[in-house]
Formats: sequence, C-alpha cells, structure tokens
Amino acid sequence: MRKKRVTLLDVAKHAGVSRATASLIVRGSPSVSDKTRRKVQESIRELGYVYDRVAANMRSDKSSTVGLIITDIANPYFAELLIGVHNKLAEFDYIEFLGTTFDSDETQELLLSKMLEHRVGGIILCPVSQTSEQTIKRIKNVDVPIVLAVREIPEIEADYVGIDYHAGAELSTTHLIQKGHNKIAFLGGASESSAFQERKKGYTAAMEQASLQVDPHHVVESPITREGGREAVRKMLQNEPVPTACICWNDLVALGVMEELRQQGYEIGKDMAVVGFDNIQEASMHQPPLTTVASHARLIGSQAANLLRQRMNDPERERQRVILQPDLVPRKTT
Amino acid sequence: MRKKRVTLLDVAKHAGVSRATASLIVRGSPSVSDKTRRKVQESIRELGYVYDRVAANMRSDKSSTVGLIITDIANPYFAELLIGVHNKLAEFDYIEFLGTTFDSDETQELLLSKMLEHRVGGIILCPVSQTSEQTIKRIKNVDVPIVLAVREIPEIEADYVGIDYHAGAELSTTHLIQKGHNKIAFLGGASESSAFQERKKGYTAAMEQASLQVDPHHVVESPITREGGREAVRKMLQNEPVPTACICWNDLVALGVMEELRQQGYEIGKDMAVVGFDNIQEASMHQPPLTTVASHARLIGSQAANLLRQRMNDPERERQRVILQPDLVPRKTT
DNA sequence: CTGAAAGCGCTTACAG
DNA sequence: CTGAAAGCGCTTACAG
Repeated sequence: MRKKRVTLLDVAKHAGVSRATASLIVRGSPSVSDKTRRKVQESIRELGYVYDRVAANMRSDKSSTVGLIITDIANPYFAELLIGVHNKLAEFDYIEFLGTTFDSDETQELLLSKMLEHRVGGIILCPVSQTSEQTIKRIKNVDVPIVLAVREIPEIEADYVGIDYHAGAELSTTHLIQKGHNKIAFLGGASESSAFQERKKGYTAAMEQASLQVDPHHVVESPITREGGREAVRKMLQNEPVPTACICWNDLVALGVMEELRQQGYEIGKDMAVVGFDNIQEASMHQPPLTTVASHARLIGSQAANLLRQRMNDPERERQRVILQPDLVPRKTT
Repeated sequence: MRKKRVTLLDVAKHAGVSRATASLIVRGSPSVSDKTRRKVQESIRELGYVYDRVAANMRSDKSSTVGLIITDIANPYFAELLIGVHNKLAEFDYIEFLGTTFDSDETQELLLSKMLEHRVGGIILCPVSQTSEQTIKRIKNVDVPIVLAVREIPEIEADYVGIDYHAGAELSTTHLIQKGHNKIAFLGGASESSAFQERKKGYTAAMEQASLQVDPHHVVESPITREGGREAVRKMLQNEPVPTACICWNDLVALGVMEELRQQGYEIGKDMAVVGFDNIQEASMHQPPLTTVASHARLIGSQAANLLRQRMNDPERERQRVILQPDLVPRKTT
C-alpha cells in the first residue's frame, strides 16, 4: 500500500536535470532558468514529490519548528496565548510542537527533552510555578534559544515577555479602595512564584498608599483553578474581620470565589466586591460581568514568537524583557 | 556560542563501547548488560547528549509526530477538540503539529503540504466546509493515514469520527415542539456541507413527525460566528410569520442570535426560544443559560487520536466510522 | 557485545 | 547549469 517515497533524485532524473539543480529549484533559488524550473516543477507534480524538509533541515543544520510549552490548554488564558503564538509563527512559516505541563516540573523536563529530541529551533516556555534546581540547570544548558513567557525564572537569563504583575495588582487594589473598600483580600496563587511576590507587592503598595493595613489572614494561597478559588474564599471567611472585597489570582479563581460566595448567601458586587485577572471571555459572560484586569494573553503569545524568531536569527543580540502593562476592565462585580 | 552537537558516537567513545551498543541502549533494548547500560547512561549525562529522534526516524522510516488541522483555535469547540487530541497523543508519546485553516481550502492544502514535508506519521483533519476537487485528489494521494474529524468528505474513504448531526437536530427540534412551538427556524451554516444537510434532515424529520410545515424562509444560512448569528436572525425577522423558536448552528451562532434578539427587544426564553449546539463553556455561563446539544468535542478529539494510532499500526485494518450520539442539555432559553 | 559498511533524503562545496 | 563525493546523526544487517 505505502509506496516508496519519491526522492529529489527521482525528480531530477525524470526532468532530465542534475540533483543539484533540482535542489536549487525546490529551495526557490533564482539562479535557474525559467525553462528548467518549469520542467522540474512539472516533474514534481507528475511524480507527486513531497519535499523532505526534515532531511533538508538535518543536513543544513536548520530548523523550521518551535516548541511551545504551556500549563494547560483547557485554561482559556493559555488557549489565548497559544493563539497568539500560533498565528505569529504561521506568519514566519514556522510550525510548533505543543506541550502541556499541568504545572508539573517533571512533565516540564520531559517535554523539554522531547522538544529537543525533535530538533526544535527554539522553545517558548511558560515555566511551571516551581521549577526545580535540576530543571533550571537543564534549561541553562539547552543549546537552542528559549524565551520565557508569563513567568520569569530569576536564575535564567533569557528573553522574557510577561505582564507587569505589580502594576496589575496595584491597579485593582486602588480601584477597590476608590470604591470605598478598606478590607481587601488577596486570593489564590502560590507564594513561591515570582508572579505572586510581584502581585503581593503591588497590592501592598496600593494599601499603604491609602494608609491601610494588610491583614495576613486576608492573603490566602490556593491552586489556580475554579476549585482553588472556592477553597480560598472558604478560608478567608473563617477569620474576623471579613473583607468586603477580594482581588483574585485570575478570572478562573474569581469564578470559583463567586460560586462559593453565592452559595454562602453573598450577593456579588453588593455584599462583596470581586476582581479577577486576565480578562478571559467568561469574565464578560458571567452574571454579573466580572471586573478584571486585562493581561493581554494573545499579545504575550505573539510577542514571545517575535522575540524567539529574532533570537534565532541573532543569538548574540541583547537580551530582551518585554513587560506589558495591564489594563483595568471595570464591570459589575465592584 | 552554539556548541557542536554531541553525537551517539561521542557517547560510545566516551563510554568505551561501540556505536551499535550505544544505539541499542538509547532505544531501550534489553539485550545489553546492566553494567554497560549504566556506563553509557553516565556518559550521556556527562556529555549532555540529546537523542536525535529526527535522524533516527528518518533512518528507520518511522515517525513520532502527527499533524492536527482544525479550523480555528479561538473557536472553543475546536479548542476542546484539540485538548482531546493532545492529551491522548501525549499518552502515546506522540507529539503534534497544529495547523489552523480558518475554513480556507487554500490554507488547508498548504497545511497538508507543510505537515507532510515535516514527515508526520499521520494526520487528523477537520476539513474546511468546502474542500475543492483539487484538495480532495491531494488527500487521496497522501501516503500517510488520515482520519477525518467533525466533517466527513464523501469522496474520501478514511476513518472518521464525528457526531450524529441528524440526531442532534432532531433532538433539539423535538424538544422545542414538546415545549409547544410550531414555527421553528433553523439558523446558520452553509448548505453545501454534509453537516448542514444532515442537520436539516433531522430538523425536517422532527417537524414532519409532528405534522408541521417547514417554511423555507425559516431556514437561513450564515457564517458560523457570533456575527453570522446576528445576520441570520435579522433575515429571519424580515418575513411573516415570525417563528417563536430557533435552533442554531452552534452555540457561537446562538450567542449572536440572542444578542441581536435582545437588541430588538425580545426576551429570550419567553418571546423567543433559542437552542444552540456544542455545549461550549460559554453556553452555561450566558444569562440566561443556553439550552443546547452537547457534541462532545473533547471526546471526538481523543477518539480521532485513537483511530489514527490504530491506523498507523495497521494500515490494512477495516475502515472505522465512529458516530457519537449528541445529548440534549436543557437550560433556560427554551 | 564489536566493527565496518551502507543508507535514510537531503545540502554543500567544488571542479568543470 | 552538471556530476561526483562527502556528510548531517542515526539504524540496519552482518560477520565475528
């Protein structure tokens, strides 16, 4: 059933030219006469020749593939980021391998290996929240360009594109303060990550700016999921005084927070203000629509693809850090 | 900066064994003594050797990659399908290339070429709504296994996994009839596609079953987007008698339909019943929650991956057609 | 287990 | 433009 692969040499013979010439033509070289070009292209069509880019890349030590490692496609934030990366890479005629870590360091390391074994020309990595020492060493030794997205790893000097978490948390906290709140909780996330620390600083800065105290009980860590949000808010409600507003790690967490609050009899936007982070589609569809901070996931994706391409073209260029500014999207939950 | 690649021969020399032995070890062959195995693995670590799966695949005419061609990742239906495919392929230790056609036949053909040039071992294709004669010929001649998902191409005898559109449309139409509606519109989609024809038949069958007439004005084609939904319902409202219910091509279209209806002063679920298709996340988040038909996108993805793997293992096996049954998800819009 | 050779499908480099 | 040779990093097949 499976026929033998038609090779460039077959094409050359069929067209009556040399293999070298055929090779020039498939690579689109201009230094071939139109007449031979047409002849060869005709043979390609007749024989059903398929260019073997893998063999070509291997010989010439090039790559037309890129690895993209994210946490989870089912998370709309990463789905958006994927869209940004994918569309940009398509422009460059690159094709990407997709890997999902589910926030496991072990999986992350496996995926890195897998990508490298497949000879990717570069990697866009959204690191897991707790990248191990071992993986960090591994990443440092990888000999293709890596750009970090969303989460930075301090030990690794790579191009990075992310959001200004400090500004984001400050933005939402200040927004709540202006609405008259003074007991504001900070829900979700893992304190080990740099993103957590930055956000916490932004939150604290805004509180201090308004001469407000941060109650340690009002800072609750949790997994970054809907269920995590429910957990976090349950913990928050166990201590007095109960806050009147919460800023959540992201929209997913905020959705969980609101579910739980509603079950406990709270009316969102009235008894309790809630603000999310990311501005995923569900945020605007929710009833009431969720006030949130837009973190421009798609743009981060396309910027990461841009950085990676530039780095692949010029490994010696200066390291880039692109920090996008978040935007407040006020809706009905505050 | 970029070091020379460490090769298997380097590893063999370093460990003091032959290249053949080293090759056996990286492939996990059991016919090597534990002692040499450990020695070689130690050398691999020390030298930072990365197995070149691409070279290996080329030599042994294997492939560890698969191409997945969908319409658009931003469409939640396809995002779900992607998740299903991705997670299943990860189980098999395959890695996928992602391509998005945006429903363009030309892009679809380009992507097929790109995938083949990258030596994929198989392709999961969600065909565009109007695949040209030329592309069909192309697909027939592809010499790797293809499984079609979501949309079938009658001319192509390939494995297929999809949903029973006839049953789906019948389900929602009957549901509306039971709710007392007798003027039911059918909104969205392109009549050229087989999915359209099947759904239309299901819709018609349900109407006839209840001795109801199908008014040709009540069948309105449109692009499969939110905006398409708005267009379709505007057209629908131009003719008398105005229906009291509509079944929509999918949830995205239904969302547009409801937006437009609301603008025109209709109260959804009261003045006009609306039912969607797919059961994307937004369907349950919408206010009021959308009655829809679950089309099991994620399951379709994982089934497609299963079929492809089996086909790759046995090219001669009998052709499979997996037709999943949809489920009605009654909510508040009907 | 070893060693040497050939080959997967290309590109490179070079003499003509 | 041609032609012959070498090489990318592996696996295969075979004699020992």
